Amino acid sequence: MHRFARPTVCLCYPPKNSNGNLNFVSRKEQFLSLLKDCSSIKVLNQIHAQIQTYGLGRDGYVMSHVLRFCALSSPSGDLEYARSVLYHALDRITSSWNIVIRGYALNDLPREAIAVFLEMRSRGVKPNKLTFPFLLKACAHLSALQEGRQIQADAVKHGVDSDIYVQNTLIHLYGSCGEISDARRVFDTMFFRTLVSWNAIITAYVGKSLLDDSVRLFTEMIFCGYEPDEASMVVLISACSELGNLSLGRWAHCQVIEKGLVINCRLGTALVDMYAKCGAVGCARMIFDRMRERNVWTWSAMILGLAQHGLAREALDLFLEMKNCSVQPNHVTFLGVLCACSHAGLVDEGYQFFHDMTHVHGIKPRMTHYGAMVDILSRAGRLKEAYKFIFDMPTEPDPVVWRTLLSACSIHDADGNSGIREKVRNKLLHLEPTRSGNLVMVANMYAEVGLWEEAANMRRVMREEGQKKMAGESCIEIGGHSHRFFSGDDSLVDCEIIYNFLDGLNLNMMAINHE
DNA sequence: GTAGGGTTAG
Repeated sequence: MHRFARPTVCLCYPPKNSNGNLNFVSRKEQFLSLLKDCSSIKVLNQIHAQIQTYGLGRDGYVMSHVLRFCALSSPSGDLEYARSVLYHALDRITSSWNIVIRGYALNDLPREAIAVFLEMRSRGVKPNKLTFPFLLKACAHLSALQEGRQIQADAVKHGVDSDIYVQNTLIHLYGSCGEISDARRVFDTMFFRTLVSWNAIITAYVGKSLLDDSVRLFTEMIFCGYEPDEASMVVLISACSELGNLSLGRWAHCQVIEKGLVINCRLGTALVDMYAKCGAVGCARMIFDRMRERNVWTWSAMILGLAQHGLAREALDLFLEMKNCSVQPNHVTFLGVLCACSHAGLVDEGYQFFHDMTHVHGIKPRMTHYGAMVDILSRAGRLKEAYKFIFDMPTEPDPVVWRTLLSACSIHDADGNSGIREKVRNKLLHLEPTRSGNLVMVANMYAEVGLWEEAANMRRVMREEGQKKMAGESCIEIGGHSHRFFSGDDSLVDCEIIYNFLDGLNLNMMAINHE
């Protein structure tokens, strides 16, 4: 109540100058200080009404403070209110438009940010160098390449394209859209660069999976005398996790400690993800447990890491713990949860989680979630159910979903499922008639049941299409050295021992299966 | 004339 009372008192008894009139400047200052102390939209409404009464509703400076509160203070801000104030009260003050664009961009409403910019342009308000960074960020968020290019042209038109902030966000935009050559062009033409420029271009390379290049750029950055910060390390570490390069990842972790960088939420999450992806799930857990602040991404990375290592029980326990900590799961969390169900053969639980994801948490399933459900059903050998599940999907299934089921068809006994196998095979070949991986899988399936002519036919299609299946490739790190090897590779040292060991493993698994 | 910006997570 106290907060509500104070502005009213001030407004009723405004200071007066020697003539007994309200001093205009001091009234303005008074409103500014009220706005500074403003605590809620309700109070703001009162102040705003008073501002209008005193004829200051079109004062750019005062109104920019009103808008600042509406658009940028969370969680009590109100962007729609800000937009209506902007559209009705002000028309030509660039900074006010910038604030609202910024508010939308920061609150994950990129479409609205772009809409406000278009409105601004249609009213003939000139943008300045501060208009573009958040606007371009909004485009990056949407991967809106065309709009981004047009906005870049607008920045050029207004002579602000050489601004460092604009250029850095342009790199970010092109990186987010996967346009690495455009990102690089901006980076190369920069007269002056900052650490952020380097971070942005390296991120662009990592996003495009050009991992060796990204590590090279990182080295170049250090060579140029830049001190990597938290953001640089996050990018490098995520490159390591995609490369599966544990020793480089460890080196990066050491650098973080040596440089005394703060392991914030993002950096911690990157480390958890890297250790998990590089097979050191124990290290991932250690980092996770030591983190003081965790968000949904941190929990998700850990849950997915555990699930992918077959530690299904631990993954699901962690999911419960996360909910107990009142952290709202997102689509990645559920991917981890479904992955855990798939590894542990928990079909009913999988269904339940899928249901909860949609109906309790309001998360719209993505193709990867459908894929995970099909994987759960397929691994459990419930092929008919998997087929029905795909059939009932509201969107057109992608080839990955069909491939999951088709490979399950070849693993599980075909009894009673041959009809499904035919259908799935036809669907997949219809969607991707020339993909070598599909043709090989189908050819092998024919061969297994002795349909040699059909198998040969598939191989012929492959030849005619000029396709050669890329050999499966992987790498393993032993004693700090990375060893790359291929499927069926017989050039390895001790290759005979390795293959004998693998055969032994297969026999053991078959024996367990028949117990 | 006043105020205001960028990069980082499966």
